[in-house]
Amino acid sequence: MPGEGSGSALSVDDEKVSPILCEDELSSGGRYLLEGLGSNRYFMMGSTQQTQEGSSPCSLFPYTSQSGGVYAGSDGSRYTASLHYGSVLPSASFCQSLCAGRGDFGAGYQFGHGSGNGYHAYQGSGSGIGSMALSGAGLRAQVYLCNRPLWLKFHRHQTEMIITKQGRRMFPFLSFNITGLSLTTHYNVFVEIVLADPNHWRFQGGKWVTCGKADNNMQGNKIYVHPESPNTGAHWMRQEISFGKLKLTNNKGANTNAAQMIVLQSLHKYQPRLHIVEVSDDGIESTGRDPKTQIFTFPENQFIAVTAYQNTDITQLKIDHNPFAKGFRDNYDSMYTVSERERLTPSPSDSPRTQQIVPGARYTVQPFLQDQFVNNLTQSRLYNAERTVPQTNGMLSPQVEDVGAAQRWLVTSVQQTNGSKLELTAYEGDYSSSLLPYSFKSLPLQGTHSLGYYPDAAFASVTAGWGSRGSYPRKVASGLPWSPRPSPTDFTDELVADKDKSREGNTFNQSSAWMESTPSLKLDSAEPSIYSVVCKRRRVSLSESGAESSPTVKCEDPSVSENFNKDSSSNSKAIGYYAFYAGS
DNA sequence: CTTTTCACAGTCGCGCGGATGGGA
DNA sequence: TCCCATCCGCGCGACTGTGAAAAG
Repeated sequence: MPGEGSGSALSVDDEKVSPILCEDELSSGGRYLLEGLGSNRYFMMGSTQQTQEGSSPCSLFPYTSQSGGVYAGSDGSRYTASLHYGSVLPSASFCQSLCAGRGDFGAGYQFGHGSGNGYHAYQGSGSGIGSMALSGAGLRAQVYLCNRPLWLKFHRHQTEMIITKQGRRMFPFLSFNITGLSLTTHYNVFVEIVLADPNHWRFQGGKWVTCGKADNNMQGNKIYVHPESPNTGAHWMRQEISFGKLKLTNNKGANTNAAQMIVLQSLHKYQPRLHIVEVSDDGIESTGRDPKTQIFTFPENQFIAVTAYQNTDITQLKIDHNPFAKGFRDNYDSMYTVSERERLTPSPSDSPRTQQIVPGARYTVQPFLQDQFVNNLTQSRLYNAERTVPQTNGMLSPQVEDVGAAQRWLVTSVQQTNGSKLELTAYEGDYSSSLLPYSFKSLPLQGTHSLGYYPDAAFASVTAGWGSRGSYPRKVASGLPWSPRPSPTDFTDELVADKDKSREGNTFNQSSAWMESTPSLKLDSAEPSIYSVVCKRRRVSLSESGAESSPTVKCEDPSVSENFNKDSSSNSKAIGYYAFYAGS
C-alpha cells in the first residue's frame, strides 16, 4: 500500500476550490493557515475549542466554510485542496436557520469536486442529501454514513480510537452507502485519515485539552483502499461499504498488512475522509487535468488516537456496542440468559444468539442505516449516571447530538431493476415534527416498502461492517418464530440525549406528543426516567474507585433490573416495536 | 507523571468435517 | 443408494478491554 499521498492509482484533483464560504465560519476564525506545518495534511474545521465552547448547532457543521485550500500541505500532497465542502454549503442564511431552527444536513454530507461552479447550495429540502456533480460526468454522488447515530454517541464524548503496533480496528468503523454513481463506471473507494487539527491533545481533568503542536512529521500510510476496489458504481451502490477491517497503528515501520493499516500518532486528532475516484475499466485512475474525484467528510468521524483509553465513557461505549468486547459487559449473564419460554415475544436485541444468526451480507438488501452492533445492547446499559466528564466534552453539545441522533434514515432494500438501488426514506418523518424541534422535511414514509424491508435488513448492518462474515449461511430468520426487526434500541439510541434531559425532569410528557402514534417509542421514551431511578450504573471496574466522580452504583435491586430487562427490553419493546410497524 | 507495551481471559465467527434430510 | 443442500459442533485465530509493568 502506498504511503501517504503516494497512492499511485489514486489521485485527487487539487485544483478545485469552493467559492462558497459560510460567513459564520469565516468570522469564527475556524480556519487555519497551515503553511509550514510540514508534510501532514490537515483537515481543517472549526477548531475543537470553539465547537466545544459554542453551543450553536452550527458547530456541528464546521466544515461549511471549507474551500479547497484547506489541504494546503506543504508537501505538495496529491490530495491537497481537494476538499469542497462548499458543495453542500448552506448559505449564510442557512447557517442561521440551522442555528435557529436546529436544522440538519441529514445523514449524508455530500462533498466533492465539481466543475468549478457546480457547488450546490443546500436546497433546504431537509433530505440531508447533498448533491454534487462529478466533473464531466454529470452524476451526483451522495454518501451516507450508515452508523451515524453510533458515531454521534461517541462523538459526543470525543471519540477515541486505540492504536497498537499490530493494528487495531476502528470502532465504530466507517460504513457508508453511496448513491448517484454511474452504474458501469469503475471507481476506487478508499478512506484517508488526516489530522483534524494542528494540536497535540491530552486528557486532563476529565476532558480533552490541547497540548502544544501536533507532530506533523508522522510518516506512514494514511490511506486504506477498500478491498473491493476498483469496482463499478453499481457494485458500490448495491450494498453498504464498510471499512471494518481497517486497522489503526502507531507502528511506522509496519510492513505486514500495511495495506490494511493506517499509521497514526497517539494523542492526535484525526478526521477520516472517504474518497471516490473514478477509474478506467482497467483500474487505472482517470488521467488528465480533471480527475473525477469526490471526497466526503463526516465530522462525527473525528477521533483522537490513543494507546489506552482515557475517557471511561468512551470505554463503556465501546464495551457496550462492540461485540468483541462483550466479555467485559458486567451483567452479560443476566442480560442474555432469559429462557426463550419466558419471552412473550423474542427480541432481536436481547440474545447473543441473535448475532450469530445475523444474515449479514447474505442479504444484499441495504442494511438499515443503523448503529453497528448497537442492537445487542439492552436498555440496562444507559448512561444516566453522573459522569466523570462533562457531557459536552466532545464536539457536540447535547442539543446538537439531539439533532443528529434523532435523525433517522432508512434505506429501503427495494431491488430495483433500473439499477437505482437506494430509495431513501426519512423514516421518522411522520413524527419528526413532534419530536424534533427543528425543521426537517423528510422524505415520505414508504410504508409498504419499509415494512417489507425490515425483516431481513434489521441485522444486516450488524455484520456488514465486519467484512466477509456476511455469508453466514445458516440460521437465518426463516427459522425463527419471529420476524426480526430493527431493534427497539435503535430508537432508544436516538433518544439517549432525551434521556439525559428526562433524567432531570423525570417526566414522560416530553415525548407525549408522539406516544399516541408510536407505542414502541412511548415505551422507550419512558425508560430514561425509570432507569435514572432504578439503575443508575456505570461500568463496574475494580480500578474505578469511589474517589472518581463516576459512581459505581449498580442496580440497587437486581430483580428489578432483570425484570426490566426482560420485560421491557424483550417483551415490551418488541411488542411495542412491532405494534408500531403494524399500526403504521 | 504520562504514555506505551504486553500478557491475559473472554468472546466471536470462520472454516472444516460429519450428520441429517430430502429428492432423484 | 446416491447426490446435494443444510445443519451442527468443534478448533483455531482474531478480536476486545484490562491492568500491570516498562519506557520515556
